[in-house]
Amino acid sequence: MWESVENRLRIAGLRPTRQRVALGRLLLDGRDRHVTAEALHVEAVAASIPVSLATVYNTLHQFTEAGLLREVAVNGSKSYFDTNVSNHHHYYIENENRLIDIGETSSIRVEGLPETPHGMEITHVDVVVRLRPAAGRR
Amino acid sequence: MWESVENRLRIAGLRPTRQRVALGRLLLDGRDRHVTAEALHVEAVAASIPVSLATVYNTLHQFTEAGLLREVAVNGSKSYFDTNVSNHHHYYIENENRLIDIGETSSIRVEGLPETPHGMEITHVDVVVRLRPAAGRR
DNA sequence: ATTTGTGCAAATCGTTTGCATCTGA
DNA sequence: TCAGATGCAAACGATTTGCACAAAT
Repeated sequence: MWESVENRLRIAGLRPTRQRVALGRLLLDGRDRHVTAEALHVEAVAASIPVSLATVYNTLHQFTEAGLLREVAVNGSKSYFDTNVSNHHHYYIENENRLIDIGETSSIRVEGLPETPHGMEITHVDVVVRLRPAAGRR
Repeated sequence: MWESVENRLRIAGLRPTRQRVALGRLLLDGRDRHVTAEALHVEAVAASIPVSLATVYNTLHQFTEAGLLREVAVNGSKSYFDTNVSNHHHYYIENENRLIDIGETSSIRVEGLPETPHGMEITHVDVVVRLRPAAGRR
């Protein structure tokens, strides 16, 4: 049923090198995750995958271009990469800089989109629901 | 009908200094704009308002905290400040890094939001419709 | 053998900060 | 007067890049 990581990379036009395969095994196992380059690098090194931060960045972008990941922008500083490539939206926990999927199963949807402007097409509609601890606690 | 920029700053608890007033005049004239710190700095200098980039950053953040501006995160790198503080959403033109308001008049709305998690409250729901030139052109 | 990927360190980009100097109330 | 604001340059964090070396086809 499932292609090996090697084959998925090949199909995506990426040579299955050691580090790509290793990172792919961490990311493309079907779990829904949101990683930063930094965090993935730490994780890889901890898993005895010798890889440089620069290569992690390269790999994340290559995977994203290949449609294996999706990049999510929530705050001006760091970038998050989402292993869930299907249509879904996010909660963003402001005080802890954390991103959570709003499952596809949720009935969330955007209604009443106006006409798309002149010669443009929609690549994606991002919905981010920003959350903070309720009331008292701040 | 309209408060002067000076008074709006005073009301917001900000001392109406030269540069705040000058930047306020550029930003708070009722036009809907999306500026980056860099762009605003260039604009200010061009308008013979001697102000440093650091002060532009400070001012943008102070205005944002005071509710005079809203910060919009669309891509991992730079921050945009929106002079339209009311409830509305955005188009983001990917290939030219440009942000456009989807007017409040549009019937856009988000339906079927799931229960907000445990002890959290929504600060804001951001909708970004990402656009690129249609079909052929790329 | 040739092409493509990788690691490292240096470079870049946007943004923030420390601190001496100014300025508005 | 003097708390608060500003300017500058240096510091910073995240990301990118240049180039010599290594690995995949």
